[in-house]
Amino acid sequence: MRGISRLARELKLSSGTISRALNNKSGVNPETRRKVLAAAERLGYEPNQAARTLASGRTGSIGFMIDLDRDSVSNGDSFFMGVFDGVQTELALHDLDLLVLPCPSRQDKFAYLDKMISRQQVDGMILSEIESDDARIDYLKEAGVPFVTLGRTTSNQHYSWVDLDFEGVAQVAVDRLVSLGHRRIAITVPFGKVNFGRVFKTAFAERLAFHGLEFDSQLVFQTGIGEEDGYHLVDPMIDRPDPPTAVLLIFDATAIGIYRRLSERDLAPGTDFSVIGLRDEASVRYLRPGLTSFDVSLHDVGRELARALLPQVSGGAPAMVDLIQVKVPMELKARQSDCPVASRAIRDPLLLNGG
Amino acid sequence: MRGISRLARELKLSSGTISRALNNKSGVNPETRRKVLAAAERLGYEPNQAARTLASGRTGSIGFMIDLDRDSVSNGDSFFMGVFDGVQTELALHDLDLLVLPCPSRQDKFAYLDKMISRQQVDGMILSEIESDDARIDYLKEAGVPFVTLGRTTSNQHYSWVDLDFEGVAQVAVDRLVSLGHRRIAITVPFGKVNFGRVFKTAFAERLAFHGLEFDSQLVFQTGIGEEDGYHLVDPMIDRPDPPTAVLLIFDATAIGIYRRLSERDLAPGTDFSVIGLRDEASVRYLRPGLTSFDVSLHDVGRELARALLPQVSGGAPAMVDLIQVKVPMELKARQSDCPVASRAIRDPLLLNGG
DNA sequence: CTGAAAGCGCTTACAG
DNA sequence: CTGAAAGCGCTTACAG
Repeated sequence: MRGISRLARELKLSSGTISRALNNKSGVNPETRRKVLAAAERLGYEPNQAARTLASGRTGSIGFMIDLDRDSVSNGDSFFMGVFDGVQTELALHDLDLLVLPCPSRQDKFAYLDKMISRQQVDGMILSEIESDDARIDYLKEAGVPFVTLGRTTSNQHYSWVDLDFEGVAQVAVDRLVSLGHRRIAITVPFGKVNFGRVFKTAFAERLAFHGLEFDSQLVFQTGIGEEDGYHLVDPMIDRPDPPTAVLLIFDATAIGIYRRLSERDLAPGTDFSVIGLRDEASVRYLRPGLTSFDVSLHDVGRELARALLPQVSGGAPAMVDLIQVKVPMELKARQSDCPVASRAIRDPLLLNGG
Repeated sequence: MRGISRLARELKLSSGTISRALNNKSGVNPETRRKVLAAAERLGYEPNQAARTLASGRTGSIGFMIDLDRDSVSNGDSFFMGVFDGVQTELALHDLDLLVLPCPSRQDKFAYLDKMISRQQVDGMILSEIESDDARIDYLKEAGVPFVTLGRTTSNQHYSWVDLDFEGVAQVAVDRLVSLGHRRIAITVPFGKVNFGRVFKTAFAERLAFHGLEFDSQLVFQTGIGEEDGYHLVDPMIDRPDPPTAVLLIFDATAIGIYRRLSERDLAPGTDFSVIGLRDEASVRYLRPGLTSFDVSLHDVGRELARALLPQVSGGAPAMVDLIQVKVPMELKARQSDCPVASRAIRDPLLLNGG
């Protein structure tokens, strides 16, 4: 005799009453509830999750799908760790657990998701590494499964998502560079199918237009996430007939390689060439000159994800719930890697000291 | 009518036969099995995991617990991603799924584990970030839950674990430095409760003894994982009355700060001071001079974890299964950050060029 | 080789 | 407020 029936025998109550007491249902004598909770505590009772799920149709878990494929991995562990923690903070308030579902690199993402959903392993899903046209979104909508995405597609607007505020970043960064006299600004975007590069590029182009500047697709450079990728960006940029005077990075770690190649070319970042990063990563926090970049609370990103999902999970049918689309703001961290546009002849010594 | 009973009606078979066919049990007419599988495919049948678990007592899932507490997070980079992928590769062969269980930073690790186990969410557990005396291990042994750890405790020997081959690293690194003339070698170990620093230190001390060198506890330095931690290591090391001439790192990213502080002190890594890393991280791969370090296949680490766990899960009682304790070998990647011990007066120009 | 039936441990209308 | 009972969708001895 185990589980609820053990408690029932012990307390001379029916298992129904035990269940109602344990689950905080209304219509239970307070004294009875107290006794049940005390006995559960004393006997170390924990409900069997499988039985609960089978009976109620709810798993009590939210899935967070990540992609282990290195080619599409654009964020290291620490990015997701911060987000997970934020998600948990919010889910815990609703007695929901987070299960991270890592899609193996060799497996098709769609098939993996399909399996998890069909088996009914979770009550809702958080998707990451969203592609420009991501079939998973239509699938989940079709299946009526509550979900929210970390990132947005280009096409589909009718779903809830949370994303970094690329528009805000583009605005602040472009405004800043333009006010420093820059007119030709390069931008880097990721390889692969993930969509945020396109989002960033679009926002960037729009802000250029705001300033009456032309968007030059020649100044868009694809890059990987590593230092060496940054290293190889420099020559194609500065050897152009009409080179840019500044660059916006999509991956901060590329700054290390950019700095190195610039110095090999006898150019100094923050003096001869301006560099602005997108997301303050620990790995470049001690670069000199300090990289002007943007800071975001990963914990907040996680919380927003959970908040966008919860109404779908606990409320009515997903279709009845308002769409929630959130851009998590990013805060400029001005350092010394950007400067007034200047020919190499005119260096302002003040800027070298991080003015 | 859904699930198996739908198939049963469709095929005019009992649900028992459907179940046996689907699960590849013996004693099913091959023709019947073929029909069942075809119908399942056609109707898009996927078994309800909760019902399966409740009936069979098996979840078909393995949990991998990670700690989101930033203080004990000791692997930046994409350490876990690589490991997860390796685990999945092996689990997939046995029709097992991997669920990553992230313990929120504010929650007690033990309580979190207890909850997951009590609810019977997984058939087996992989634990990471093992502490010197980790209560979770005794708990899982007691509970009879199959498990394996990524890392080892100091105390308890009677469980299966997989770890990096710190002994091998210490041996190769010490041998190398000693042959280059070094006699005073520093070592860095992590802050916090995780145990691998102690493992590394012990192996290091033993290899020194092998060479008849004394282990000087003054040359053991605690460090965090970041560049700035490395930066702050340098002064306390080189300002000693009897300073070391080389250091073994526990976190490669600290090398960036070490390089920077050395150069501020007018010392060159790989010339005036030798540095050897532990695990080749992407973030320092383009440091100059190149960091001599060790390479490990994270995929192999994951596979070994799964292999150590599987006999417990599918075989008999955990107690009946042989212990598996694996050190995953690490391969030296010799670069230019270590060199013959030399006073600053005697620099060999060849070494500067990475000889 | 197949079917009928019990049972896994819960939840939840339905009576009382 | 509590109990008796059905049922969630499977698996698995047990008969035949």
